[in-house]
Amino acid sequence: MTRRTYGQLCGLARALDLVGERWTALIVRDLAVRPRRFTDLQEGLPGIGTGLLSERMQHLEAAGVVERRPAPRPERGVHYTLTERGRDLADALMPLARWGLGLLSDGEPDGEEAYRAEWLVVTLRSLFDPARAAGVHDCYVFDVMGERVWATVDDGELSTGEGDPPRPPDMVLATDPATLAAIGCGAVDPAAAVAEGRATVTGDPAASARSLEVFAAR
Amino acid sequence: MTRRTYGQLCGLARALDLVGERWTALIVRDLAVRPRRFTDLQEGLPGIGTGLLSERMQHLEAAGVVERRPAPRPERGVHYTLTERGRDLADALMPLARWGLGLLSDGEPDGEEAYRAEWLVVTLRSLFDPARAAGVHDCYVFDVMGERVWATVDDGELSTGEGDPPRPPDMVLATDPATLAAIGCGAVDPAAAVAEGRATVTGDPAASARSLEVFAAR
DNA sequence: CCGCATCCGCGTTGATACTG
DNA sequence: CAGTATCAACGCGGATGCGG
Repeated sequence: MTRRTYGQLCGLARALDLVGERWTALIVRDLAVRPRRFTDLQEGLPGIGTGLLSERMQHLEAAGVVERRPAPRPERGVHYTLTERGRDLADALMPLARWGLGLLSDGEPDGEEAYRAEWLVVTLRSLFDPARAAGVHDCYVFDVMGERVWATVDDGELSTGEGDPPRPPDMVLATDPATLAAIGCGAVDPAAAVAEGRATVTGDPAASARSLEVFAAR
Repeated sequence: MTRRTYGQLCGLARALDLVGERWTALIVRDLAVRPRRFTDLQEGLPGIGTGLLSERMQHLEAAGVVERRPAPRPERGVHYTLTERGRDLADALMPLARWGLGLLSDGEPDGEEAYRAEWLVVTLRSLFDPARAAGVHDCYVFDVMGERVWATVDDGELSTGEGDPPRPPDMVLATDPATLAAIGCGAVDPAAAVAEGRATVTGDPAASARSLEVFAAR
């Protein structure tokens, strides 16, 4: 009955009271990419039970992190979206996401991990350094086995999305999930991946060099 | 037997595979303040069972986040310390700690929450903005019902600790936990708290003004 | 179908007792 | 002090069912 909390007057403990339970932070991650309906979330979170997802969404809504809205015109049902507080939370999770990239190269548990190109949106946001993007105006496209994600950088402002980029790309990087993860966490240099035939880079070489600066794995 | 993971090739999911379980992030928080022995951790985490704490420490050690060391000279036993990777993790948790401050004013669950002055060290780190600290050279002391925490700011560099400050303080703020939490999350202005008799501020008024800039609740 | 509530078996957790 | 052993209680995963 009584929801379990740490009961400590500390920002981190209080944050974890809300997002520390299983699945909750990943729900916020998925909603940070775009609004989704219940079944979209369920599909992106394999293993979560419907009852648990329902309960998590109620807590997040009660905490003012997500909002339920009727889905736009042609569709039916409900869309869950992040509130401003929810977007702040998603931003606060980015450093943790970036830290976790360093663990990805530690060795994949048992070969088969799920992959979705949309997670790349989160990765790009977590790697983006506005200070290094001053004066940069580029559009990058990442093609992961046919699924495409784009990022535009305009002077410290980052926009990301899935599918067709809003303007012609200055660089297109095509590769597989594992190689992209290795590049993202700094374990593999893109040039080396290209040399090994595990990736292809097209477009302006200067732009691809800038992309490494702007999304620095450090 | 098989440790439960999300099985997703995503930095956030991988990070949560390690620190997403109950207590783990709070263990890292406590070790970020100073090295501790097993029973220190247990005392600061009321409710955790010894078996669970033991298992968590083994996982953190296996992941290269903490190190076991024999305790220094006069003492016996073991000290747990953060490795460099562990300190990076602690840094990555600071934005989440800061976000959680905003929840503290939402209403305390049921009156009685635990409080420890050392958590203030974490709060100060999470609020610190190096960019706003350029040119600032101050020493602040926070007195929470007799327990004292200090912070020195020197041109973008923050040091924190418990007990006596390394140099004479430029400002001393004395108050109770609840009021300090309210100030930290920006819900209460320090001047207002002083006017209400819930806090006292001594020292250089200019320094106390700077402290609000440097530890901006934004 | 979509959103959700309910139920059940099992893994995880909390608390205590015990050991080197 | 630093854990291991044990067991009850709770949270989670999966299946089923029900109204819109």
